[in-house]
Amino acid sequence: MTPAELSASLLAIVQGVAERRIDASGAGDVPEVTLDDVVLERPKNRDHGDWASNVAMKFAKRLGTNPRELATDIAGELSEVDGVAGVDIAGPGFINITLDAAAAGALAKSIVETGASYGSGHYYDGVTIDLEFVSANPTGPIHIGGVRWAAVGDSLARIFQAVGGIVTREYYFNDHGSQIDRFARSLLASAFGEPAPEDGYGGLYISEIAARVIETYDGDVADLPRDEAQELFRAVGVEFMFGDIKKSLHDFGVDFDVYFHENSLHESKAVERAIARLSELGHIYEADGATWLRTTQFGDDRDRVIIKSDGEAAYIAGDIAYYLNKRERGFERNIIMLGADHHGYVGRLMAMTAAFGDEPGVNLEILIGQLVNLVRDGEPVRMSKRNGTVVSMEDLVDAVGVDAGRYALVRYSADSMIDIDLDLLTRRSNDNPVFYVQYAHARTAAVGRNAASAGVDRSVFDASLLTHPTEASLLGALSELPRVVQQAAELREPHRVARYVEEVAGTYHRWYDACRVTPLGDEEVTDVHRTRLWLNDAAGQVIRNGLGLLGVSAPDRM
RNA sequence: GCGCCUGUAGCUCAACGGAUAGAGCAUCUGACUACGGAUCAGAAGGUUGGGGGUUCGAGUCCCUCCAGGCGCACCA
Repeated sequence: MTPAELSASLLAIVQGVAERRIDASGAGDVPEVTLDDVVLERPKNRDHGDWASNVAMKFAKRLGTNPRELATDIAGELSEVDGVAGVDIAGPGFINITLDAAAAGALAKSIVETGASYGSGHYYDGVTIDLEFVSANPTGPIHIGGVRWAAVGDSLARIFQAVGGIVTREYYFNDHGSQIDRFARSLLASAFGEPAPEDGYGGLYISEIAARVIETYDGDVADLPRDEAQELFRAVGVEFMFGDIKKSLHDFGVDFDVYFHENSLHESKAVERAIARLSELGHIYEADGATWLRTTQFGDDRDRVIIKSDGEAAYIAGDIAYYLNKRERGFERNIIMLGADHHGYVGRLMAMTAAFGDEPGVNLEILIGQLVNLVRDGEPVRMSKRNGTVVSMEDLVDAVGVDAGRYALVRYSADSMIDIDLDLLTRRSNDNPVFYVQYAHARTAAVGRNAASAGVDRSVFDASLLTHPTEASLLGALSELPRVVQQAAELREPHRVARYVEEVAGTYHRWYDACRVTPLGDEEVTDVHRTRLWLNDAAGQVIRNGLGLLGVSAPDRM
């Protein structure tokens, strides 16, 4: 008896009860009851049974009765369903359902047999999704702020894939505007031993990259005219920066399918074409020597310049062309993850989407995440690329490793600011719950090894033997993975998976404490041991699958 | 001034509109001749920033006020 089967039974019963009540009273139409209305919840308090439904409270009014009376009708039929051990009505009209041990326990075998795909679903079956994240300018290493999007975005991509989405991870390189010029001039200055330009970048990485550029050049850079030298540093230096960024992302477990260069939009005339398209649609006008997009027509608080009066494209021109390019590549959903310091763009980008005749929020969706504060000794640390006081992705990984780093970043709602205290991290303290979860997984593996050497195998599975309270609660927790994954996908909230996996780990530890898989001393190996091994392996599978969605490893030993 | 996010236990944070608001850390008390103690059992800790409203039911939705963060360019 899976939760889905139980829901289906409940749905049929509620529909029947509703029809009979309407027939009897002869008044009104039978309300439509859907699967969404009979979603089962797992009660926080286990005394309330294995599953609970609030359906009676939802429909009592429409059926001209009160919740408890309606619940009584439903409960009567529900208790006849195979595998249901008991049905209670509680509080204002909750229907609490207890399954018999065999029906609840069957899940353990099912999880083991489903394996790595347990938890996946069909919410986005076949939907093409472009997920753009990080997209840090290639003028320096990815700093700690960008790392949050690397962790959250990659997890979200994995979650979308788990529910059937066809996901492209995309990184937008802003390699067109004046920041790149500043970067090139900074490299040049460093190479010639000059101080960093007033509006440029400093820091060790600049001189390192400058040195690498010089190495690649066949000759003496000092002999080049200054503009040619700057172009050399621009072209080659940016390539090195790209390479470094890709490598540190890869080392963090994040690999993009597409690295898109803003420059290509300008070189390929995509920008002109996008503007022409908007012009055909009647949303472009000229004023004060500039070209404008009438975004106010679509809810923006002011119109936006897309070609400046000096003839240069404004930044948003690239965004417009880029969006059109993604649509032409066939993505139904385009999601962009941005830091809170960019949330002011949401209005204009949504207006742009509408101007193309698309649906904001569907064809284009922008996820805003709050910023990461770097803290040292409780004091905020100000980072500046200019001064080179940047804490990078590598610094984080060096301090805590990929698993702990990713987990710490993905465990919190993106809506909340997080502080990262480097001193705390470098102390490698155990307050990161990732170790708790990983330890639980390692423990399932250890139990498996011990079982093998004790002669316990999975040759027998008798779910009715899983009668201990901790087994009911572990089974209940394990049953939730598919729901949690779908919810994480719907709400774009990977942190739900992290919290869930912590709950499973805790439930597993408590079960381990109470129930042995291998016999003690001279005891015989029984079917209880064999059946528990299934449950143990199911728990390991669930933790492994959950951590996998977060890009965190599930070690067999620690 | 306008907009977005946040405000929950001492600290860091959870909570599909559901039942007695939960975890971890920190504090206190217990459990190893028991599959790994990176564990488990228990105690203590709350006017969910304040005030209204919506409904069977509000930390969650609406209004308002307060506090903090971030943003309001022909910069990128």
